[in-house]
Formats: sequence, structure tokens, C-alpha cells
Amino acid sequence: MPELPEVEILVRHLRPLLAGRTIREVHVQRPAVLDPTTAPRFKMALRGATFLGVTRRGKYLLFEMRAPGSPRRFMLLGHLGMTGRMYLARKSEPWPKHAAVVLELGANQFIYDDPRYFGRLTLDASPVAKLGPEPLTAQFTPGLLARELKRSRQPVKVKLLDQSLVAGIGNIYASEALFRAGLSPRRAANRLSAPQVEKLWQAIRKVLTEAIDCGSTIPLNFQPHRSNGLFYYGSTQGGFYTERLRVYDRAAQPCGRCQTPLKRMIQAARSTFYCPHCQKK
DNA sequence: CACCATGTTCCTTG
DNA sequence: CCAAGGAACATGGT
Repeated sequence: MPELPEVEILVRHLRPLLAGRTIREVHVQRPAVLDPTTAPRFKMALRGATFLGVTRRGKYLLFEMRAPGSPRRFMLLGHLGMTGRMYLARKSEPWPKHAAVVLELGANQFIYDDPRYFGRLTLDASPVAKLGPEPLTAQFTPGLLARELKRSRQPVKVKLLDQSLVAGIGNIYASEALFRAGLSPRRAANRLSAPQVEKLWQAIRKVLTEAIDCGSTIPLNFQPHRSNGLFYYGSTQGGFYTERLRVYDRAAQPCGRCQTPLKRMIQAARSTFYCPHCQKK
């Protein structure tokens, strides 16, 4: 479930549940997700530590911790990879098949579950330093986007996935933003006009903001066997779950704007979805 | 069996 | 320095 909006929703969900809770015991089932932290060091740091807050940067979750028996603070960095989930369950709940890390919090347990183990839960917060600006803050301006895009001849779709340009856009919202902006995913980044950059800037913010609003309407009470982390697809507008994404995973379906069949293509080894009529070069 | 998958990093080649 | 392509990580769905 992991692009910026999904991570943002998760962070808002976890923050009040975790704030003030102290870790009683640490279980590491899959040491690779701690990399480069070792399991002994991870356990040493977290046993007895207290959650102070949870924030987000790009697709990363930042858990602010207080060390046991001291005012010293440190960061725990989380990333969901492709399939990761982080949630609280009652202590009695059995762990899911691919539980990577479990933190005992007394009556509850924090579970990091990840079938593909592409995600991270680590003491190394250095990846955050390489991220570009947050797209939903004032740091992200049309001028900045224009300057960054000017430096590359890569297709604009591929550039949008570059986390050092803007943090948090993934394969789904890259396609969605370009559709909203009416821009071809193939267009060389440095060949967008100023008005097109402005449109793209607005489309990025709109797509992400709407996704967050949409996800906020869905209860996030994760259970080991009843995952509803799939809020890419759902919105409860009018009391019904309706499809929200306009192009992603909709190859051959009619464009919602012009009825032309949508297309799928491969760019940088990833699928891109677009409308060949509304998104001309 | 084939192919696909929301992410990131590393490597090679040009 | 940049770009493009591929592979790797590991598992599950169709």
C-alpha cells in the first residue's frame, strides 16, 4: 500500500496509538529488514524505548523514540516496500505468516508484516537525507519543479519516480498525475513548457491530496486476516466504494474523459498507463 | 508453466 | 556527469 498518500494515512492512524507506548520486547523474524542495523543492536536500542511520535517523509515513516531510562532521543525508520504493512493488534493475535518484526507493547503488539520483505525497519535514518522536497509543502514550487526537470532528458514519467526530485510519488500516482495534467508520459522532462510544468505541479498536488482525503474516509483497523490496506482503489463517496484511479491498471478501458481505450506501456521496466488521446506528445 | 506486482539499489554499458 | 537497461531482493496472484 505504499506511496505518499497511503503512508500519510498510516502515519496518522498510528500516531495516537503509539505515542507514549513503551516497547517491552522485540522479536526479529527477518533480520534482513533491519539492514544495515544488526538484530542484537536493534533489540538493544528498542527494548524499553518509548514512542514519542510518528511522522512521514516521502514514503518513509519516522518513529521518534526515547531511549530507555534516559532523555536521549533517536529515530526508527520504516519503509513499506511494495507489500509491507504496519499495524497494532492485541497481544493475543497470532502473527501473520510473513511477520518481519514484532514489538510487544503490553496489551498490544506492533506488527510489521511484509510478504516480500522489500521494506525496512531500521535505526539507519540516512536515506531520508537524499529525498527531494515534500510535494504538499511550500518547499515544492513550480519553479523548483521546472529547474529539476530542465536537468534531464529522461521521459517525464521516469523522472517523477526519482525520489531526489520530489519525495513520495510512485508508479501509480506518476501515471495519475500525468493524466490529470494532460501530458504524455513519454515527453522529455526538459522539454515541458512553463505552463505545462505548472499544470503538472498542480496535478501532482491534487492527485496526492485527493488520495489522502479518500483514504481518510476508510477505517484502518488492520487485522491479520482482514487487510484493508488497499485504499488505492476505494472511496466511500456516496456510501459506495467507487474506483478512484483514473488510468492506473485500466488498460483497454475507456478514458473517463474521451472514451478512447487507455493504454499500457513499459518505461524503465515499469508499467505506465495513459490515454493516447488526452495525453499527446 | 508464464507473466505481473504499490519500491529501492546496484551494476554494467554507452 | 547522464542515460538506459537489467538484475537483485522474495513472495503471491492470475
